[in-house]
Amino acid sequence: MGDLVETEQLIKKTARDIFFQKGRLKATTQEIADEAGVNRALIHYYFRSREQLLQVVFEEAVAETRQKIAAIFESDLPFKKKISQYLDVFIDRNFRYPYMQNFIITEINQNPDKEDDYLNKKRENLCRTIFPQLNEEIKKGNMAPVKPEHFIANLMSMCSYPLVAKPILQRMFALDDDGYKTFLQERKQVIYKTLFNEAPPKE
Amino acid sequence: MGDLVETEQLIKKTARDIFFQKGRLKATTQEIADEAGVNRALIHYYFRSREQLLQVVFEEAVAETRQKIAAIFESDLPFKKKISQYLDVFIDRNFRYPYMQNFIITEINQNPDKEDDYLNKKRENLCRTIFPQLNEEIKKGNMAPVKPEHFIANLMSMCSYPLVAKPILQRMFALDDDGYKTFLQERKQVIYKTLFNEAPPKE
DNA sequence: GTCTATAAAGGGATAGAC
DNA sequence: GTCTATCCCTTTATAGAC
Repeated sequence: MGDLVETEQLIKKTARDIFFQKGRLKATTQEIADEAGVNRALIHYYFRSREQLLQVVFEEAVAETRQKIAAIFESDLPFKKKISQYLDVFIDRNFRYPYMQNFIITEINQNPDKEDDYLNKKRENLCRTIFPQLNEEIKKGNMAPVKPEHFIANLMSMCSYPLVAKPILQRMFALDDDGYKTFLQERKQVIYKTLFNEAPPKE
Repeated sequence: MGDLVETEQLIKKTARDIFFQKGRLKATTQEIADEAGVNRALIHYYFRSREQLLQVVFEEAVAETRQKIAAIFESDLPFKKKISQYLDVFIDRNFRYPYMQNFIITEINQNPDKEDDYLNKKRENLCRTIFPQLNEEIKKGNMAPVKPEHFIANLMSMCSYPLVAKPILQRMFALDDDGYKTFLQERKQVIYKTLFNEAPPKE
């Protein structure tokens, strides 16, 4: 509208909210335009296609988190402390964008080829950083032996699944929305304890 | 075609393969008809809508597994043995229907209201069966204390996430399809060990 | 930059002939 | 029971006026 140069930003912000906060993963360009209070054609004017809008919005939302996580694992904190901080970042991010994980899973399932576009090779690099640290920790006798792949799979599973399967677990445990929030917050401690079989460090 | 009364079954079988084995979760009625070698209109003749075809196929595929799992937890085996058997059933099922979990997650995300239709209250009952057994096991000192909800969440997470996030993990760990199969099979032992902090029982 | 109008494609569902 | 033809709705994308 009258906001001059801000229309592009407005569309991005609106899309981000719709997809990652409200979880309306099938939202149409019309829906986005309506909620932003702009004309549908403007979305194509600025972003060419729905596809590319998603791409941009996703990249931007993911960039900061990725930065933080890389910093954690490249620091010289003790390994377990790193995991503890990773859990903080993860839990934190998912209160701002509760449907990010759903978005990722849904997208890669509907078109596995697109994994490239959304999650480019950064993850591999992260593995190269973490695996040696993990093996070192095992060698020092600080944790039970486990293949790095399985440790990472366990970590990511226990973080992400309760988000993508929220409707299932929420009903199974008969929790209302607030109850489920509490449940998710408790998970930081639980995951740490499950991975290392000991209570997490006090802050 | 000439197969007389078998057309309905043929359509169901084809749909089941497309969705749960091949993972083509967005398959259209046309696609299903083509692959079954029948006319598209027949799908509507037998099942009224794409929606209802899915419903039927899913229910049938899920029924047997649900039966088995209920039987396990209603038996009088030791609790840990039950979990061990649950893991067997789960892993086994997911080699027959590798995309079942993806289907569930994708469906409930695109329409959370439909959880009712697909996964009716049976799960709640299962919780009522398992929770007391779990608390008993903790009381007996056979495992570390944990809220039942988190134990179940951990179990389901570590089973399901590696399936729904296959493209992510596969690339992250640089595994080919066979490598990933092996990885999934290893998980039975890993999950048991992670949950109980001890090696699973020999068969 | 922003709007209206319209093209173009995809896919679910039904009517009616055979 | 099976097929063809058709309807109808949704949604993306663009052309062109303002």
